[in-house]
Amino acid sequence: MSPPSKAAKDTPPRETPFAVIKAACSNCNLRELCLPLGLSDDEMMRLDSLISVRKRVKRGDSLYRVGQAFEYIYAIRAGFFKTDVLLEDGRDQVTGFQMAGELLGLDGICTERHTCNAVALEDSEVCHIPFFRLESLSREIQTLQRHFHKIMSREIVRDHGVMTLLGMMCVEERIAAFLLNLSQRFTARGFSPAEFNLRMTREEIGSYLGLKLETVSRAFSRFQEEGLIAVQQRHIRILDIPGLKQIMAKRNH
Amino acid sequence: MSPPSKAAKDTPPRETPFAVIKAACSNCNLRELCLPLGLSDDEMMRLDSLISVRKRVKRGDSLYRVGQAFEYIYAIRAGFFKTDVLLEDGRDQVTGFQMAGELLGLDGICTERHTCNAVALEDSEVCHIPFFRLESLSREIQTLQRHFHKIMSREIVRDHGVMTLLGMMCVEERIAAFLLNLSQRFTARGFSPAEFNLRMTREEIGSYLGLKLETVSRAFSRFQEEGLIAVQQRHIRILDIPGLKQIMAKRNH
DNA sequence: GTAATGGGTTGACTCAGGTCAAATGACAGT
DNA sequence: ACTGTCATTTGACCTGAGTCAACCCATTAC
Repeated sequence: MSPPSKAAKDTPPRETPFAVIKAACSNCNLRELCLPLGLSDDEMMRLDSLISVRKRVKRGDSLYRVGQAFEYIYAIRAGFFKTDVLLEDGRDQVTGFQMAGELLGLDGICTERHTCNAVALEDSEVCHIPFFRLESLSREIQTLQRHFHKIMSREIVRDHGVMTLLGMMCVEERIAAFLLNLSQRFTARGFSPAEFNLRMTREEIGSYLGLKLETVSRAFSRFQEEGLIAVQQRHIRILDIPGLKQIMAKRNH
Repeated sequence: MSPPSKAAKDTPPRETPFAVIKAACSNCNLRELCLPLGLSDDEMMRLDSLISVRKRVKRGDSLYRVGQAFEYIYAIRAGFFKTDVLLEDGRDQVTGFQMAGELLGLDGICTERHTCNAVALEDSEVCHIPFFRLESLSREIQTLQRHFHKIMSREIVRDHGVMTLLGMMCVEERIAAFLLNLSQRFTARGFSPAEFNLRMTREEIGSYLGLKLETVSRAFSRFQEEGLIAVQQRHIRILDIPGLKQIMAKRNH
């Protein structure tokens, strides 16, 4: 189908290609970001044993859809996703962008059906973690339980951040916050804080930030004029991180 | 201090006053909404034994504040709260309104510090649940573990709903969604779906919905003119629930 | 009673971001 | 290279919600 390491073609490859080696938490270079954080070797092997399925998801394909029965939590091993919810009338809201080391599917726990769609924005690879077996295991491994709770809580806190952004920030602040957030997450994964490729369209960024695509485009252009960033299509170079931070700090009114 | 049952004065009192009877999950009329859902009598007693502290929080007082060390999850036994986050510049975003049977404090798990403020909007009473002991117990009681995970997941899903609201709904839709949500939650607690008192100011509603207080006020007035609701200060009567639902259904553009 | 205070309402005006439209650029398929 | 498609940019204009200001209404303090 698709060439194994195609997904990583436009991201600075600091690690060896993942597709050739046997996938397992214990030799996964994301283990410090992902679910197994803090586990002993033995515990990690027990977690490993849960993860029977690792699957590629091609760009544009859904990992899961609204209404689908909930069974797995998914750990992104490589790639990039968005989650969105659709209103009956066709409008849709992107609720998040997820990258390697992050979990998908937590929304499905409460009703045992997924409540949003998860779509790959580039060819990706995910570990399928059977949720009910994860619960069992986390009854036995305290560290795992604690970390899982932290991940869920972190998601809640992240969501509060998005509410803040949507509820009271102006265009410039939203875009600055968005870029800084991406920068920081890329950094945590060993990539450059200042230079990366956006995986999503202007429209998807707009949907996430509560803006129209034209507004996003204009904000990028303005930031470029002001020397804060250099944009060319999806390639972004952040030239002035403090400058972006300042946009959020100064109360404009 | 404050008279025991003052908090419930403007809510239809379908149950006996709570303050006189010994507070415990097993005789709490909220147990079907709250954490102990689905537990056996024995299990419920074990949960009970964790909850050493039940405290009143007076209207306007904080249950916890940003930065405070995280120790407890709080179950609201009676009353009404808001949670909000403040930006350095003084702006603040209300991230939620919580009522009896709901949990507060989940935001604190990830960093072991609270990341928002929880403020009582009326005299309230909360059960303090030591989180780390709750984790221990939920390693022993599968039902409890499962239900706790569902509650956290539900919070994530709720947050996605708010994002949708903030990201792509117009004023009328936001207000209609807000009223319908309150109505539905009051109903679940045995109160009238159509008539209730708002516990929060127009400004707090506005902050939650990403609107200015004047905009909220105008929307209420418009709904009243259209015969959808009757508002008098904080007293709301919903006259046309299907009408409100339709506002959200019809795509206005 | 009167005054003070803090919500809440309403009107007139403004402007940030949306809408509509046209042009350009990137890229895949042939 | 040629074509079609889809993403992006940019300009001109419009409008929904914000701003500012005045006033009203309840409640509490005196």
